[in-house]
Amino acid sequence: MSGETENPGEIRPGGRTARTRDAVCRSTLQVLAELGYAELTVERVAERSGVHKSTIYRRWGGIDGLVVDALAFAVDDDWEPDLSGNVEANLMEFARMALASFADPVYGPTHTAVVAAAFQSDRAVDAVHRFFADRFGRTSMIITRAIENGELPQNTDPEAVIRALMAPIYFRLFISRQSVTDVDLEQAVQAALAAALAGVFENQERR
Amino acid sequence: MSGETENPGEIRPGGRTARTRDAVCRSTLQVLAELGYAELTVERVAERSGVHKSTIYRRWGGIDGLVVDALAFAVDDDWEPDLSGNVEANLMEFARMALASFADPVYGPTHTAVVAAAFQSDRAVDAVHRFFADRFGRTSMIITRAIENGELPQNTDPEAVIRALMAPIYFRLFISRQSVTDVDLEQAVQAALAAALAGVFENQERR
DNA sequence: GCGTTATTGCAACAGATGTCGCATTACAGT
DNA sequence: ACTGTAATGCGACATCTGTTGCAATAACGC
Repeated sequence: MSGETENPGEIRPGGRTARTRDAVCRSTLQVLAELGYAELTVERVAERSGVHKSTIYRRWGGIDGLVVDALAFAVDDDWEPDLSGNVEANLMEFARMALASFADPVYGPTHTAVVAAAFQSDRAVDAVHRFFADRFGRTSMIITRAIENGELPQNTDPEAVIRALMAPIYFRLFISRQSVTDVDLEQAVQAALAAALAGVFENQERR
Repeated sequence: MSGETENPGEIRPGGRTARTRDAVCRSTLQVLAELGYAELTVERVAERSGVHKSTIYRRWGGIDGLVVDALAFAVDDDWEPDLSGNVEANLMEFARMALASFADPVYGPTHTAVVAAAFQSDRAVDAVHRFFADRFGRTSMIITRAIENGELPQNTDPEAVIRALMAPIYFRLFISRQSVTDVDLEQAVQAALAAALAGVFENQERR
């Protein structure tokens, strides 16, 4: 990490500040993993992290801020999709990975928490919005590659395909609260591909 | 309403009890419509309804109970889908109606609240689960009819098509927090139909 | 090193949230 | 009407949530 010199001269990102953020974010993730979003309170994070309650309120504002920052703290910025197979295989691989990430004891509850927080906090809404823009943006490479290979129609909108793929999975996980099996993943992949092949996701219908 | 005689002799569903439930549910819906889920507190509902705080806690348990009961209170049990057109038209009509219902000043916030409450309450999870089972069950008539008319493959799973149609809409509304336009609805309908026509939603693959 | 000051700790506080025992009300059966 | 009792009202209470003023600490520039 470098580039501490571009600060306006008022903020101090130095050692202590970084340490408290580290402790608070770790504790937040820990509580989410152990007890879940419903049991996440500022006081509990304060106790575990050793950082005082008022400090947390001042810097993070509340639960929503904690969740948002914890996600940013935990997320892997260097992720890129696997492009080693055909579209179908690549999408299926991605879908499996996404589902597995929700089963991860740390990342799963954290992601769930941000989605939950978005129902009550505009900051969380922004965070969710940015998260999906980033993730789906990266993943759309799978579709871009497929178009180049002639596997999908010329001006298919890549992100539309990804959204179509992931929407049913998120829907089952967070809205209708049904379990997601491997069969569901295959069905989602097949459905997204069938729609894409039928030209549903072509952006400019220049027929 | 009739059938008060089948009570086990301990519960009193008579006048007062019904009135308090009525008052509490109405106030809950009113607060949700005016201020939204984030501002929904037991005390506020108590004030507006004139029902005492402790009564609400005893009978409804808390916010989640209020939201669940308010949904049951507000929901239209006699709804049935319009079957006057072809599949595409009927699905589009349904999708438009569903989206419009979220814009409804009372029903929209209420539905949102139940989905939100499901992140923290098992009772809300049950309610959401039942709600979708009911709604999607009814709507699947559109698909059943289409299969009879030969518009869709023989053993297409009706509910799978409905889920495929609605998932992207719910995803945009509640997860990725993007606006939903009429174009999005059309795309969702087209995508679901394309997948169904391709045989993605056939239950027993007896190829 | 040394002073300035952002950051944090501390503690007291107001308000919201949820629980409980007891008094009061009103439904249901006679 | 009269009675037993479920349902509600009432208020006191413990707990949780979030805020604020002030003191202690440690980062940054010199």
